[in-house]
Amino acid sequence: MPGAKVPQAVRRKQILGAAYHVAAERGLTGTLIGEVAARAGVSHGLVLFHFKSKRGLLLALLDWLLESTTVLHLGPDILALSSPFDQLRALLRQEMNRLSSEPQRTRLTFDYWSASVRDATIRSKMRTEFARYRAAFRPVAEAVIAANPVRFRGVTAAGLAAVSVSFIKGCAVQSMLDHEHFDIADFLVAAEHLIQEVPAERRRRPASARRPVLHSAR
Amino acid sequence: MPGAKVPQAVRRKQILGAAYHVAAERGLTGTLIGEVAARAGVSHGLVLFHFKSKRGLLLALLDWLLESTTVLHLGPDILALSSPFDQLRALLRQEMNRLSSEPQRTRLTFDYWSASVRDATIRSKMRTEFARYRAAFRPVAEAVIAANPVRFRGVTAAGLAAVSVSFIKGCAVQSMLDHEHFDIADFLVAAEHLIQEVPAERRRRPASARRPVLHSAR
DNA sequence: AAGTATATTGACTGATCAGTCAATGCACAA
DNA sequence: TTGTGCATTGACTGATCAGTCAATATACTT
Repeated sequence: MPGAKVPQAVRRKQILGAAYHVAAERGLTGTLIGEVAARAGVSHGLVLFHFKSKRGLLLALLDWLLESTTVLHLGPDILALSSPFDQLRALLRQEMNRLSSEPQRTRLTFDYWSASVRDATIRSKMRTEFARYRAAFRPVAEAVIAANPVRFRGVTAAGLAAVSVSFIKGCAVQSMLDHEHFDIADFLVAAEHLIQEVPAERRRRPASARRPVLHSAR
Repeated sequence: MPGAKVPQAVRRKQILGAAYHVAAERGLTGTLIGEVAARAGVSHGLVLFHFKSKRGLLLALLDWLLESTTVLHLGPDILALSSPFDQLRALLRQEMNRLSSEPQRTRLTFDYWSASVRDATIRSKMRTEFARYRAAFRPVAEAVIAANPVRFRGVTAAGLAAVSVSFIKGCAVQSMLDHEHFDIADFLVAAEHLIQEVPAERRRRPASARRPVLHSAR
């Protein structure tokens, strides 16, 4: 005895919402249509009716996941920062916060990464996503390079943007594996110091305070 | 009609070798015992006899994979480099070469990453591996910090080692997704410039040559 | 030669699932 | 009211696989 009808778009979202949770828990290949259906409160058959196949469901889920990711936004607060170095740091910080506040999404993302290896369609979608990601970093990267042409001679904006992305993704991997001990704050500090402008002391402080004795001169 | 007997250790290696290829092609969950057996030229049952279960096989494969990974080695050539900055750069270069020369291994690694999300045993093994990885970077990181305490004030060796690892893993992800267009050389140049010592010009060149006019003063 | 332990096989089982389909109910139009 | 189109169901199917097991060949011991 079929239940009440519901507009297509609504049903699809309802099912995708269920699929999101199931997939985050069980992994992509562990996602069973029956489980998604149960979680969404509909029948097995209806899921197939709306998404045609399991693969169709997982592709739609990926689209949904990417669309619902507020792509790296340079809010007015960040743009207000004068130094591009500060901007870049603020971006890193922002992204890492998102990382730890949405663990489920991060987990699912790993699954799609490894699915990318063998599935060309998924790979293409992920590739686009990464390109968007790098593109968002690019203007800041350009500003950083322009602000210090001597230090960054030979460095391309694309390269620097890619490195910025790798900070985030690399941090994600490590913190996922070692949630207990991996110290994101330490990571962030190290990353920030790598990007930072020429040491402030050299310009601001008087010569007498330049070299505090922390280590032997080596 | 059972075939000739072969020493346990040999059979296991033979089967693991087959499993390696199958898993790299099909993914962990797509790895069928039957296919591994066929590739190894033995029966389905024998694989189970030696590894007890599919999970047992995949765990053994992971061990084998990790053991056979020459962990980040600071060869004499690298240690000979005077500057720790140069050493770090050399390490990055070396690791990225390995990355592109062993694509199958890299692919398999992604699978184990995402498996880590849900399987505690796999996660533990991967965690250890990453710890080893960071540990290998650590002495160099310490030297880098010690060589420039002003610039790296507040930065821990652990943090810097983690960032180094994230360079490599982040690069791996991006180059896997976009093998065609992702420019590893650009990435490497950008990464190297981030780690490099304070711009050489400031010390070596005469004052008159300090600020080549490439851009307006900001 | 006889005996023992074990590596190896292939047939079998039982469970699991993705996908199909006829039947059925709902909404809306004529 | 009747009809049409479509969403929804649940039972069914067919294929796929991991894991079991009895039978058997092999190597090694005595």
